[in-house]
Amino acid sequence: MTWRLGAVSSRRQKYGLSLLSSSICNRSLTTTKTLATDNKNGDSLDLFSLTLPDNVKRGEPEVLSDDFVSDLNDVQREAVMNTDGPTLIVAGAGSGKTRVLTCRIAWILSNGVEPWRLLALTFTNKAAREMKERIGAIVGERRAAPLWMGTFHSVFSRILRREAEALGYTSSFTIYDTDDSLSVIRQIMAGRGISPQDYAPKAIRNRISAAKNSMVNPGLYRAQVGNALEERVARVYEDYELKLKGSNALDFDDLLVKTIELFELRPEILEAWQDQFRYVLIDEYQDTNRAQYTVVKMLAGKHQNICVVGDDAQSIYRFRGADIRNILDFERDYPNYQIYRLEQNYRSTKTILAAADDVIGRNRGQIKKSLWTDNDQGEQISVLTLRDERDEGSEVVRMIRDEQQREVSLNEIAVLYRINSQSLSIEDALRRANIPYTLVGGVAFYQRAEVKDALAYLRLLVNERDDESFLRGVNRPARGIGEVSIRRLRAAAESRGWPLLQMAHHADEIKDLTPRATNGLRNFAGMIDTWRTRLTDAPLPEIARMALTESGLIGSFKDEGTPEAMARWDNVQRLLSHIAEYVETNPDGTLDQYLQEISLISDLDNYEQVDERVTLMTIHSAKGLEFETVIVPGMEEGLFPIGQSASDQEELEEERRLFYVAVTRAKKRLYLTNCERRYRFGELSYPTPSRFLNEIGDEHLRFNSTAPRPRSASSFSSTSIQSRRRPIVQKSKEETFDEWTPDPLPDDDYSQIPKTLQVGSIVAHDSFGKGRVDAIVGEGEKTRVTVRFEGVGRKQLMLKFAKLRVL
DNA sequence: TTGAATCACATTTTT
DNA sequence: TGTGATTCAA
Repeated sequence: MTWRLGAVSSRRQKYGLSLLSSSICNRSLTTTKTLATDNKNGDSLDLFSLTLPDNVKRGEPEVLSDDFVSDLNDVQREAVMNTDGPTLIVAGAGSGKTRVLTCRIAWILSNGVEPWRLLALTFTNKAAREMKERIGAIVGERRAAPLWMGTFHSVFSRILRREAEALGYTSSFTIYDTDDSLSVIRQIMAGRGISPQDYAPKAIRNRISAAKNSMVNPGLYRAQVGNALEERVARVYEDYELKLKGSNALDFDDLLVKTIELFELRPEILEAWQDQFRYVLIDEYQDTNRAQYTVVKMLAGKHQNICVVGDDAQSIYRFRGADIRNILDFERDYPNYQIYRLEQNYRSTKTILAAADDVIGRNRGQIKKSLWTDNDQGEQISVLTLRDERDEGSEVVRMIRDEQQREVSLNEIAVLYRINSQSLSIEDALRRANIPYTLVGGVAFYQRAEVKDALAYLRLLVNERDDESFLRGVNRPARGIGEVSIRRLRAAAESRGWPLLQMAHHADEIKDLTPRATNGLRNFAGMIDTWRTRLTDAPLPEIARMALTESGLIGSFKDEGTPEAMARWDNVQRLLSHIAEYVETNPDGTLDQYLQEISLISDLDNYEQVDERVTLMTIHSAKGLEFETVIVPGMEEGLFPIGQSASDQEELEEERRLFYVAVTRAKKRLYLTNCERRYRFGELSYPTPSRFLNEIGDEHLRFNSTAPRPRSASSFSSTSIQSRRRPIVQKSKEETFDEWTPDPLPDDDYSQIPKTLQVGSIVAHDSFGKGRVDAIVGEGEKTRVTVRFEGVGRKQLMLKFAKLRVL
């Protein structure tokens, strides 16, 4: 099951055709991957017909040895072999967490438990795939294959597929991604006369998503409305739910929420699944949200064999609703739980670990644990200050060259940054230096506009109620059906309670529609119908090709002839070969299955650390990975910690955990760089070095740049903060889970920041009073500062005239 | 209805 | 910067 999946980045398009082809080879969005790992046996696995896996039926001997536990350390072995009852595994970075999870599952299997009785939830599809492979290596592939293993979203979409009718959906439901739901929200707002100027659609979507993640339905939300924004959100939320239901569509959050609803609504269905899953295991538990917590609690409710693995220090998805209480409440929910603490780090040098400990020690609340390692002391961490992004890129290249001198393989080197856009300058430098790299993230293949356009047709085929896809496809390429016609069509559809596609069939019954629009709509609907009838007899790839050709989509790219259009054409072709390969590997695969699976695939899932290439990705994506050498560019206030996060304790702590994750990805060497100036919002800014640099003990750092040491770093220096630091690596293992370290750093410790003006400075103005600096743009005489004044609001001021005093 | 042109805008991280 | 919304002419 090997796939080639590549995408042509829109970003590259500006370089024109000649560069296009060469950089395609250089830049690897094309990675070898296995899609739909669990598909091989997944959907043939029918829970209610009591089919036993093949090897059990045939009485195959179990090729199992107990050897796989002998290499484990004591705690690890305990955690592997005590398989029953609620279990919490607190696993520090690099402590062999995946190994423990893998062995534990293998151990359970070796005790004679059927593989399909295990449910293991991971954070990414990739993690699930890899774990399954590793388990397969121990217990045999046949035995590993029927394991229920995947992300929350993929596992529950499979469950919902089976149980869709109970909720009033069909099993061909469409999964809306964030773009789709945003577009639905925009339409609802337009219909309700809520101006997107006054209320940002994105903000409303985020509110709705947050509500869902904490299991607040529209009714509950309505009941707790407290201000004008929430009132609008409540209205949109209500419509949104109706709209999706009517479209036979679920958004990402629904995959969890509707599963919970299903289990509440139909206890007998819940019980069937509880019976099935005798063991439930969850990886990266610190990043689960309330809905995930709830559904897991339901599923494990009967057998209570629930095992969660996590590290509170690596919780980095608070913005997505991850709730640290899930770890903390574990004890309350399962009083007779067992806890194992994996504290020996096998990954990093003593220096790196100590630096990480310095950083995370600044955070207020954490579960007590102390990582230690037998590894070498290792080298100091390099800190470099560069002039600008271009220099930063060249410096990254130089570092990589150095590493190559030391015979470090390129796939053991990663550049980890805070935001995706930072990859641009790094990519430029690497391309100039001819260093091959893999970029993970950015706009995923399936999110690309042209791919989504193509998919819209296919989605309409399987789900004729999918209005969102209808709207997307109906006038692409242009068929003379403009905004006005669409509005009339929707009005008519609404009054009859029909889906748009059905209404389009009867376009002639709509008054005041132009003949051109009527024809366009009817032709479009007719086209979809024709393709649908072929669905039963023609092979999938053929139908797809037919749809994309007859719709004129492919032709429209060809006609245009621009490099951009060529790239789009290319991507659509890739999609087609992708579908062909899917059918090859899944002979029984249907179109709706295919569509549901791809909607849950991320770019990260395609990534494999094998080719001789440097890896470029966000720190978020890097969770769970490790590299010999890690380079973190952009260590600047405003970028890392990002934006305004420094002003909010909780957000700052999340940024700090994120930095902790970055540091602990490195096995041997860590490089941190910052720039004196950087383009932000198209304007030059002069950020100060990140406070995180100052939070690492000086003894672990080496400032080997030609430029002087960053100013704020030296002004921080050793004295008071240094003396407050916790011991670098604690070895006592006596602490209990409940202990929390006190806040090690009162806020006033940051009063030592130099009294120069910078983002975050508190300033006083003669007429506006006290305020906080939000941004500094421009240079020299033209420097402008944005200040948020207490009780006055945001003001843009010319620094030259403002006479600000830094407090 | 469409496409070009202009303008205002906001910029985190992702299943 | 670069995207998305709005406006305007054809």
